[in-house]
Amino acid sequence: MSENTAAPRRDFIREMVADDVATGRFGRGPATRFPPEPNGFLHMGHAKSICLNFGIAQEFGGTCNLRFDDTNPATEDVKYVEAIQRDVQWLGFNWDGLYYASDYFEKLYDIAEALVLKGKAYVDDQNEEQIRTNRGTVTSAGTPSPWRERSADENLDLLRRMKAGEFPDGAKVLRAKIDMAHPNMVMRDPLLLRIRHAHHYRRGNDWCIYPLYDFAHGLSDAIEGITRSLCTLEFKDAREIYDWLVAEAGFVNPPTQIEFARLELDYTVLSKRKLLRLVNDGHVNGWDDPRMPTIAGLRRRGVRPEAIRAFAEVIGVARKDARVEIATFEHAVRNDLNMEVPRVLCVLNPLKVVLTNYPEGQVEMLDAPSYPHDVPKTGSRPMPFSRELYVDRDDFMEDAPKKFYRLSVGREVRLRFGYLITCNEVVKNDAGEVIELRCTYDPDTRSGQAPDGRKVQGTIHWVSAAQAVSCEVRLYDRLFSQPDPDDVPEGQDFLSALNPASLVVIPDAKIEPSVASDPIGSRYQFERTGYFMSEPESSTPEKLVFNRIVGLRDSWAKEVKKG
RNA sequence: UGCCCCUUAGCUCAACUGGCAGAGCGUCUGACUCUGGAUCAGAAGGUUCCUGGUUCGACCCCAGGAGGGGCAACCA
Repeated sequence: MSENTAAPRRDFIREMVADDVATGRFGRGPATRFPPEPNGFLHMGHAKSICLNFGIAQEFGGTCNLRFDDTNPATEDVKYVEAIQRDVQWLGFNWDGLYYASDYFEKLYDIAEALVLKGKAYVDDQNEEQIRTNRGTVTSAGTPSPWRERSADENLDLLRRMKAGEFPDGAKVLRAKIDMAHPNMVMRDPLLLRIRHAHHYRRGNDWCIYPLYDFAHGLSDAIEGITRSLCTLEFKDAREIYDWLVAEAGFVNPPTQIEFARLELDYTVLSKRKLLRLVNDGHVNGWDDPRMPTIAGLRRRGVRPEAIRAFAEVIGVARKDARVEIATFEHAVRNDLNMEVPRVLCVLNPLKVVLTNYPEGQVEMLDAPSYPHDVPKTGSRPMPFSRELYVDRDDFMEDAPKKFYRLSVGREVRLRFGYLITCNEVVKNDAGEVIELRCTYDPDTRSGQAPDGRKVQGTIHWVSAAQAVSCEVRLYDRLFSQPDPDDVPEGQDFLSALNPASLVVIPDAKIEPSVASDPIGSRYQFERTGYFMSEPESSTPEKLVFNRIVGLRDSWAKEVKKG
C-alpha cells in the first residue's frame, strides 16, 4: 500500500504551490480561497474551482477560505449565501475562514484614502459615457480625464463626501491614476469605487460607495493572507491591476493570481446569467431542477458528491479553454454508482405476460443478489414470482430481426433471477395494439439453471404483477439538444436549443416490492435501464417517485443507429 | 498603440525547470456467461499547426507565418 498508490494528479498550479512550500516563498502556509458572488447558485464550473482551491489546501496542509464577493448590492441576496454554503459542504469541503468582501469595505476605503494621498488615485466627475469613450480602444490610446490632475487635498475631500453620501449615483467615481495610454485596457485608470445608494443584503443602507471587482478582489485576498489567488482565464488581463494594487497598498509577500481554464460542458450552459434566465423564464423548475448543471440540481437528480469530485479530478486544470464532453461527466457518475448501489428490477413500460403453465394463485420467492459478481458487495432480496408478470414493451417485438435477443413469438428468453420462458401467443386489443403475451415457463430453469445446458441469448427484467409497486419515473435527459447551445442561427438565442424531451414522465412504472421499505433518497441501478434515486422532494411512501440520474452506457442504441 | 492566451490521438484534453508524448470517450478484440445494450481486460490509433533556428537532445527555448480565443460594464 505504498508504492502503487497513484500519485496525486499534478497540474501547473499544484506545481507552483509545491514550489511555494519548498522555497517558503510567501513566509506562510499555502492559502487559497473560493470567492463566489452570491448572485446565483453554484454550478459545475464552480465545483471545479472548489475542488481545486479546497483540494490544494488539503493536499498541502494549507487553508482555504470561503469568501463571498458581495460588492454589488443590486444582484446579491442572502438566499444565495445560504445555498452556496450548503453546496460547498455537500461537496465535502469545510472552509477555514468564512468571510465577506462587504466586511472589508472600511479597510478598502482606508486604502483608497491612502492611494489618494499618494497621488495614485483621483475622483473623476465624468459620466459613464464619457469615461467609456475616453478610455480609447484596443488600438488607440485613451484621453485623460479633465479631473485627473486634481490635488490630493481636493480628491480627499471629494472622496470623503462621496462616502458621506453627498453625491447621487454616477456623479463621481474614484479611479486609480495609472496610464490612459496603457496597452492593457485594464490599466487605463481603472475604476475603484462607484456610488450606489442601494440596499445591500448585509450592509443595509449604511454604505454607498461600492468597490469594483478589481479593487476589492486582490486586496481582499491580501487581507486574508491568501498566497495563490486562483481564477479563470478571462481575468488574465486583470492580473496587472491586481499586482499594482497589492503593491501600492503596501502588502509584503502579497498573493499572486494564477489563471486556469473555466469549465465548459457539452449540452448545457455554465453561466449564471443564462441559468438565471432559465429559472426566471420558467424553462426549468428552479435552480435545483434536476436538469440544471447546478450543484443543487445534480444533488436533487441523485448524483453523489464523490462523482463530482472524481470528475473534477479527471478533467484536471489547464491554461487552455476546454470544452468537456458531457459523456465524460456521465461516465464519472456511472463509475461512482456502479460500485455503490444495489440492483433492482423496474419495468418502465409494462406489458403483461401470462405464464399459461404456471399454477394460478401460486407465488414463489426467488432470491435475487443485489450486486453483480464484480462489485465487492453482498446482499440479496426476495423477489415474488407468479403467473402474471410485467416485462418491458421494448423487450418484445412482433417482427423481430434476427439479432433481437428478446421476446418474440417462438423465442425463448431468461427472466432475470428466474426461469426461461417462451412466448407462444400475442393478445391484441381492438386497435391492434399488443396488450398481453401468453408464454410458458420451463420449471427446470429456475434462477439461472438449465439442466440440459441450453443457453438463451437474452435476459430481460420483469416484475410480478400482483406484488409490483406502481411508481412514477422521471427520465431526465440533456437540457439542450446540441453540444453548443449558443451555436444557433442569427436572431435566436440559446433557448431555441432547449431539448423538448429533457424530462419525460412515466406516471405508472412497475417496480419490485423490495424497494418499498427503503428510505426516500435511496439510489439504485434499475437493471438494463440506468441509475435512479427516489426523489426526496416529491416521493412519499405511498407514491414513490424516481429520478433517472443517468442511463446505462448504451451501445445498443449505437448498434441500432448503425443499422 | 494594440496587449495577452491557445493550437498535441477520430473526439475532449494532459505532459514539472528541454530527456522514450499520456488519459477519458469513441473504435476493435477478448473475458464473465443470470444485466451480452451492463461490467471487466487488452489492443489499435501521433509529421505535437507550418517554416526556419539554438541544442547531444525541442510539444517545451528563439525568429517568422497560419488559424482560434480573451480584453474597450460605474458586472464579477
